[in-house]
Amino acid sequence: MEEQNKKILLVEDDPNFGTVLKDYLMMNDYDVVHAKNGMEGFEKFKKDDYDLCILDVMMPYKDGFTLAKEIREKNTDVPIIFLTAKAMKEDVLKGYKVGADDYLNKPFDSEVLLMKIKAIMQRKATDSVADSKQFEFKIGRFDLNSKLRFLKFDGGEPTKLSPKENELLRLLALHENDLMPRELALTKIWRDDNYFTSRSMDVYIAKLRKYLKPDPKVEILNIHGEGFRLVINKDS
Amino acid sequence: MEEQNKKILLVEDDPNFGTVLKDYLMMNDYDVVHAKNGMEGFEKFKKDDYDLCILDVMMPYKDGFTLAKEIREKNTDVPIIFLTAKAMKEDVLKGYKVGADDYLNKPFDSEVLLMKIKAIMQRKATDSVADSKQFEFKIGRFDLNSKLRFLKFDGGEPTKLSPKENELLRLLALHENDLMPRELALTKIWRDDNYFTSRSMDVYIAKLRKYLKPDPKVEILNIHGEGFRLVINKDS
DNA sequence: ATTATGTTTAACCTTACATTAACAATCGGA
DNA sequence: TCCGATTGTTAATGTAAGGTTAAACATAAT
Repeated sequence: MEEQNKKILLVEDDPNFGTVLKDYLMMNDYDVVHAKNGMEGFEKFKKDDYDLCILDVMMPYKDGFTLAKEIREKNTDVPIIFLTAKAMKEDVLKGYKVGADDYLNKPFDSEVLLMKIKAIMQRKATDSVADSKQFEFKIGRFDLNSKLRFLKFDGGEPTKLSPKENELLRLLALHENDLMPRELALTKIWRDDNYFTSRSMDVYIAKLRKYLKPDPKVEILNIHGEGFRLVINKDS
Repeated sequence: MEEQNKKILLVEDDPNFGTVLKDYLMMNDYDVVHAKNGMEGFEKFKKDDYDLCILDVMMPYKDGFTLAKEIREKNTDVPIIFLTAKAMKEDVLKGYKVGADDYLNKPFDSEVLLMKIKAIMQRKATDSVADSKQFEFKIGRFDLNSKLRFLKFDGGEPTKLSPKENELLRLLALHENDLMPRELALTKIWRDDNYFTSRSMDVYIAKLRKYLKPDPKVEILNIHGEGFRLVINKDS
């Protein structure tokens, strides 16, 4: 279902070659953003998070090395691959000095590029879970572990939650005692907002209410036409 | 503290070239062990821990790829650089499939090699500390020795583990009680992530569960669509 | 070559999930 | 108060993921 594709920033000034390469990468399940020069490349880089940058070395206005240096200033970790027409030693060294992860001389075989990309992504696979998002919530007498997707009542046996149940409860918990707009859940979790996803969400609300029944102080209230509210009653 | 030099295993059958390269690397503060063929290379590899392997592809008796595969069975993490005379695409692809970190065509510039080595070492240095050198684990009533690939129950007779069984259990143990993402195991151990490797992994999970059956407190739980979790129940 | 060992592929079955449908209950404005 | 829109709830369905076993395949050891 929602296996997120890896995002690649491709900076290449030759429009023909750039387009072909972009299409080829997209055919291989990468999300590709194509910038036509160094300036544009840096703008695009600042606007989004990428898993990999592929930079042409020789470009007008701003060459690949300069761009790489700017990218490195903002992010020390993104892998960078350089593309270059000439196989000049100085260039290669300069590239590595800037923190390149790999180097390819044009013309190169596209399959080789694919393999290099794969190899680099694999290396990076390790430190993927750096996100220090919030994964644990206390909801009345419940404990929600949103990373392991389970809900515990009074520290007893954990109940497993499905991905959607988990995400929805997490969103509600993030807005505890406050309005969690329908639209928010639909766009964040269902990535679409229509009649059916909306009904689907209602089904999940029903499921969550069932899970939360053991603690009468915890309830999910509806705000007609607006959304839902996870309330935890403090009164005795 | 004393800064320990990085250790490199160089496997190269051409004695002249090999010696020159070795000296050059040593001049640049690496400890180099030079093996003259694949057989010898593997022997030396088993006897010591290396930070990097540089393998010639074409060698008598045992070529670089075969050697790399054997090395990978013992250690999934050491970076490997291949040296090859011909720039054949098939070779390059084969190399990456075995888990190469980089590739160099002879004749190459020694400075370029140095840069590549530096870049690779740097990458490894920044890699997550989670999978640092840790080879012995206590898993409930089991002892896993991941270096020697065996599993002991209650200190009894050790059961031998195959390389894949071993790596998988080790990864699970490293993430004890926590999520071990599917993707992580697939990229780290199988070096590829597709339907079949994924099914293969499931088969290994089944095997591990069988091994771990003797201790009912130890289980491998699945988190649908995410991965697995090795839990060790502490309750009495 | 034959055997032992390790790994992948195939097959079949079970479970987990998400969506959709159907119908009841409720809300809120005309 | 009535009616359409929204929400509550349960069940049915279809699909994807995972569990398990055995056969096929590959490779190393003998």
